[in-house]
Amino acid sequence: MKKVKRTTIYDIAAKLGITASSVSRALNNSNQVNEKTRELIMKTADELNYKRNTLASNLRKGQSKTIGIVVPRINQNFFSNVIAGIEEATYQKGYNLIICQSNELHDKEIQCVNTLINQHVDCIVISVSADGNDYQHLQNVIDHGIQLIQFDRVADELETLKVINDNEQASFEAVSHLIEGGYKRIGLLEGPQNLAIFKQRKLGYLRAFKAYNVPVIDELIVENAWTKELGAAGTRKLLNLPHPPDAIFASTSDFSALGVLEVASAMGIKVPAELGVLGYANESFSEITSPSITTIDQFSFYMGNTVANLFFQELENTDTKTKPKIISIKPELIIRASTSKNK
Amino acid sequence: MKKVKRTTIYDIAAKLGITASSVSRALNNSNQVNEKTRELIMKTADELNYKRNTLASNLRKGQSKTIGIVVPRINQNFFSNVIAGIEEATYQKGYNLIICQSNELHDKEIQCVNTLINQHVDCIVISVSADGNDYQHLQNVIDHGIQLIQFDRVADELETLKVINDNEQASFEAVSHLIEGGYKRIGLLEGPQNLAIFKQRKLGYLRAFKAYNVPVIDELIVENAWTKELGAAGTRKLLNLPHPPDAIFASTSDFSALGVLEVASAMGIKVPAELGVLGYANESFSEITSPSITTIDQFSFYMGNTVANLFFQELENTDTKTKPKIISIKPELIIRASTSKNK
DNA sequence: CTGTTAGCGCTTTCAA
DNA sequence: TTGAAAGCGCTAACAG
Repeated sequence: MKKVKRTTIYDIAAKLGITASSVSRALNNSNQVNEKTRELIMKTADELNYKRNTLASNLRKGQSKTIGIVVPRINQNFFSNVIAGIEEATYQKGYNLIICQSNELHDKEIQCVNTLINQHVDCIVISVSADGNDYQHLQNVIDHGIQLIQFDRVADELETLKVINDNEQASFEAVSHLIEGGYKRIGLLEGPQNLAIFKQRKLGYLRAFKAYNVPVIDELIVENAWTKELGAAGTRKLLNLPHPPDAIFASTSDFSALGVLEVASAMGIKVPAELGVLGYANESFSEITSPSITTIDQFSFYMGNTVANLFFQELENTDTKTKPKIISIKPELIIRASTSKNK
Repeated sequence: MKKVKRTTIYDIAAKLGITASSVSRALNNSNQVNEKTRELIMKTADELNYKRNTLASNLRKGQSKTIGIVVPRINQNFFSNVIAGIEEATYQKGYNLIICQSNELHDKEIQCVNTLINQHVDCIVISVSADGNDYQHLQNVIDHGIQLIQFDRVADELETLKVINDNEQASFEAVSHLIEGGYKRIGLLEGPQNLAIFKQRKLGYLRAFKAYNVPVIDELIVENAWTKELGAAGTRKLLNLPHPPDAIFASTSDFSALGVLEVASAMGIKVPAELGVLGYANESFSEITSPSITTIDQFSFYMGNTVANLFFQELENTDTKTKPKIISIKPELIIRASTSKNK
């Protein structure tokens, strides 16, 4: 690939015998420029196949019209939907997205954040990785005057804009649904408790028991069961108990619920008659398993939209006194076959 | 968010009573700098929380260490996997990704490409949208001296680097599998024929018939059935024929195969006994439907990796004479329950 | 309405 | 090994 000399505003200016400032003004739709010269400039720019050098422009203006996104995994339904939601709302305002993935590794997350700071992004949107709980790098973002927005998996201790799901309430409603459906011994597959979202889901689980005056059975709670494989292992453990559960809430994801389904099927246990199964995230597959999985929709695309709008709102908001906003999106329980004991 | 004055190399230089050039040299690991001054500079940089301004650096160097990606949809399994594959390979070399989605709209695709040119990206990786077949904007990329790599959905007429799947062969093997499995009347759900990938899949379908000396039945070919809904509609039409097919190859995607499954189930037609079903893309759900769907894996993550490596290879390759490389990845037929007539 | 001028932060040649 | 100086392409304050 050989180096190509690109057309600059100087080339256009030279060709028309005017100065670069006029060209710049015309190109930026300033009204400080004669209508005829503008037309001429536009025409010439087009002829010379001029493309603005955003790098130079941004350097000069001290902003980048770029938003950096850091997620654990790009190719995970929830995250790619959030990103798509952000993209939709920001693109039309002329913003670009730089996307990084942390692979759930704290060190890579730090690297990503630093790269984004270097890039002078206007805003960093992040869902923190499961690994590690030191947030110096995020404090750093703030110190550099970059807007920081956390979503879904947030570091509570950091005072920033946040867009979260009401995990606790969703979880409460899910477990209530199980109890009302006649399930008595409800097991929980929980996620890493250093992530607030999983802690909240557990709290919702516990609150439901209290609300219905049902005692919590500790041995039915399985730690760290947040993949399909770990979910399956946890289920195997639960179902081999002297008093096995009659329902399992896979609070981490539908993948882990899938693990439950597979183990149950292998052990000849009927879902939902003998075992209720409830997942989380409304993955596309959850409606086509057999039986279909009752789950919780997180409105991921909408979440991305919300993040973007929050950013634009704060951009206009000059009042720095106000406390950083926290927007909570209420997830929705989607009832399907896997929890319909009495049908 | 108030403006924060960031530390620059001048701040570091001033504090140490040296010039910015030395600081720059130290920060760039030049060996033209005294070991002691380097250490001092590094230490001070750290103290002042210095972060390089990549914008300025790139402007000066005339490159951006950034790769632009344009895909129809970010939140589609295949594409997000390819992106993840690209990310993995480029991140460790210090490249950033700017990701745009065209939403299958030709106009938005043009906009995306122009934005990326403006950003002075070093390379544009694109899978073209289904809509439109004018490729002036891609020619433009080349004219601006930016490396262009097409993948999966490529514009054949453009001589660029390409990473594609051997769709024709995969399709051929898939249909051969159906024929050998005892299916006689095999229907085809085809995609928009202006996209080469769908044309190739149809060719493979036709070639299989020829290879086995089976006549092609035109009425079993349904145009433009590339979503779940369109796939379902096409299936309804096929199954209501006087001589309905005994197998359907949903060559566009597993989503459309899902549509087939649902219609068959609604009509009480047994899969695979009465109807064989074959999808495309090996979406995560395809192994958990009932019956599980026989499909074709495209190695999307690996495809992303390949794209990235191709870019780096060309970066080193100064020889511009050679024809642009086309790398073809052979997809793999994954045989599952939906085509096992005799079991 | 247009031109002049300075400078965003960095790299790189040339000279010392 | 270090410094001086120029300039990447663009914008914006100021002057005319």
